[in-house]
Amino acid sequence: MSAVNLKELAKVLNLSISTVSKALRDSHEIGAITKARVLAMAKELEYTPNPFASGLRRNKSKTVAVVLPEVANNYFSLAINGIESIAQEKDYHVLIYLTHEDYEKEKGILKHLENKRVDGVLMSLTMHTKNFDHLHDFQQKGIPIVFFDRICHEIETAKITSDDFIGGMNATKHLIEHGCKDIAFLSLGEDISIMHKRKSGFLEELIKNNIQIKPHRIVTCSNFDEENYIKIKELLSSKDKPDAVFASVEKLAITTYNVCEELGIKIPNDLKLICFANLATADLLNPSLSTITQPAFMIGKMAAEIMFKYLDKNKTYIPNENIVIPSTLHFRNSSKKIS
Amino acid sequence: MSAVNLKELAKVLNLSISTVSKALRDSHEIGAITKARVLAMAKELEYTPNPFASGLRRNKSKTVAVVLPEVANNYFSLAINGIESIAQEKDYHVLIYLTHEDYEKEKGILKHLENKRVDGVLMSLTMHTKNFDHLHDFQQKGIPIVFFDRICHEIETAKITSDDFIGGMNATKHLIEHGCKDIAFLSLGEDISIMHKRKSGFLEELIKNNIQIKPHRIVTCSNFDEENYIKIKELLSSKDKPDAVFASVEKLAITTYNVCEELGIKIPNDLKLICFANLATADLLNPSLSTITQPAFMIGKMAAEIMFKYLDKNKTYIPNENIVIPSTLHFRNSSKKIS
DNA sequence: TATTTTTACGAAATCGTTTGCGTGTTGGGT
DNA sequence: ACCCAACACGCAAACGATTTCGTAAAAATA
Repeated sequence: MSAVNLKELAKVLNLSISTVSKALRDSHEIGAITKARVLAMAKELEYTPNPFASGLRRNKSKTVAVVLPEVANNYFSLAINGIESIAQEKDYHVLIYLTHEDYEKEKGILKHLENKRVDGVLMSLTMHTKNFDHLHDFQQKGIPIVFFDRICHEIETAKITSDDFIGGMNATKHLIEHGCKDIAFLSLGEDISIMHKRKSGFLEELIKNNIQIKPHRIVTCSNFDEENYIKIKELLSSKDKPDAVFASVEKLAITTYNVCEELGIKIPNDLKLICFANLATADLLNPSLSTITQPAFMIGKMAAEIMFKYLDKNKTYIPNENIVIPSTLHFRNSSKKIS
Repeated sequence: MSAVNLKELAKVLNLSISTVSKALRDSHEIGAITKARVLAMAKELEYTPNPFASGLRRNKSKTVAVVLPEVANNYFSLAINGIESIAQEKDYHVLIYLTHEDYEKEKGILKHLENKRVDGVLMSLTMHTKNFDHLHDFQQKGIPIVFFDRICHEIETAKITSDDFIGGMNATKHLIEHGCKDIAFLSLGEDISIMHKRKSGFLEELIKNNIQIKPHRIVTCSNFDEENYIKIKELLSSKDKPDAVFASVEKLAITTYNVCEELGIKIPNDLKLICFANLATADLLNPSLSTITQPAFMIGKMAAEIMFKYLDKNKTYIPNENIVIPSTLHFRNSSKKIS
């Protein structure tokens, strides 16, 4: 029923608590024979240290928090997967907190985590996070943060992203090569770092190809599908509609599909479509969706690896570092040249 | 830098530690004026109790673990979402552990959790879990478990599922009504409870319609996509191929799409397809996929609500209870009658 | 042999909170 | 004036593990 603790273990072994504790932590103060006895008995009685007691004493939790906007999203799911795989290997525990793109919730979650419940935080910001005081404050408490995907340049630490600028360029280049001359860019919010990069890549490539930049082709979407639907419908209903859409996140591509369905717009004949996405079903869509795919699992994994590298060294300060992992372009039918 | 603790708070207020502690916990032993003073100062100094200290003392963690096969799966993602929403509301923390359908890993994770790190466990079993000793042992330690989806009948506790039997019947009935006479069922493993239910529903409906049951139409798939691909290809390559496929989980439907693509089988003309799934893109697939959709978010939410209901009452024993939430049939093109 | 060093272990403080119990103070009842 | 509650608060012992320090005994050195 009740878990065996050091005291009982010590009594059974006829040793003191401190000796048993040291033996289990392989201290040099303890003789080899004693150590062996202790280890054997600990295994037999299935002793496991009480995490609260050692957490309290050592001020370590062997736990990290993952704070992100949502989980029902292929990118973040895969990232969690990557994080969890490393955590399990390193014997760390993973707490998960969802912000649902709510800035206030993000602040609240960090406040909750300030009391040393976790050794570190891996996070991806809300689309509305433009003030970073809560992040600064959090770092001041001595708990390291590592950012992935939705990073924050203003905070000094490690940041893992994919090559959003290059990805934005490549996607745009791809569309131009397939005959598009008037491309709309669907952005998500104004404030996310990766959005700036993707958009910059998009614009850069337009300039490189001497294509005029029309400001109204940049459509800023939100977290609400219905709103986005209306905006995209407006975009595509016009006489003067674009000949391609570059969606910056996968749900905007899905909404675009739905709008096209309603308006009777044929992809890729009437409109080409490309998107940053990690959809397992990109191949099977009608038509199949061209994507720039980020190595989400790897990004999560790297974020976790960096975090644990510093935690294992008892370093609470993680120096600034920008790690960029290449994304891959998957050319499918949604951006196919009309034959 | 360092978090303020009770001792400092007490010193500033010129009170004893115990008075401050009791005031914060709203004990009746403390006067109203003192309580107000303490609360105010606590807020000002941003005091938050050390979770390890109180965890150690009270033997509670305000934390639950979610143990499940994978996260990159729409059903489980949505379930996590539901669980997290309730947890955040109730001020609980959520640890996440992935088994990757590995039975040994499932055992190991539970062993790790036995030392009171969590107050309860919400779990969905591995597809290979047929021995339940580890679950029994875990319950013996006094930590409650609530199962969802991949439940375990052998353990007394609350279990939340959707109406898999009815869902299996409805899907089958739907296919039969659309002219199918030779339906193949793609199962996932042999041991999962929900698979039995879905398969039973399938068989029951066949019997009801006087359709002969052919054992080789039940194809048992695994966790490996390549293996499944081969099995399904074999199934559909035969001269004597079925006229419909009922996939029990969404990834098997995706594989079926891929096989059909390779073999040049047209859905729904040559083969009808229906599937238990929570795909956001079911509408957009080519052809759109008919699904039985489970209220995954709600299932996660209910599992969490039940767990917290008992935890809040300090009950470590959760009586047996089977909660079944209805699923919904979404009729789309993959099972359309050929006109 | 006397002295120092090393080895192997134990006693006790500590981490921050919670809580049972003791105690001084007040107010009401007779 | 006396007694007894009720009230408001402090003391100190937990919770279980870690760690500093102290000290026997054994080993090494002089």
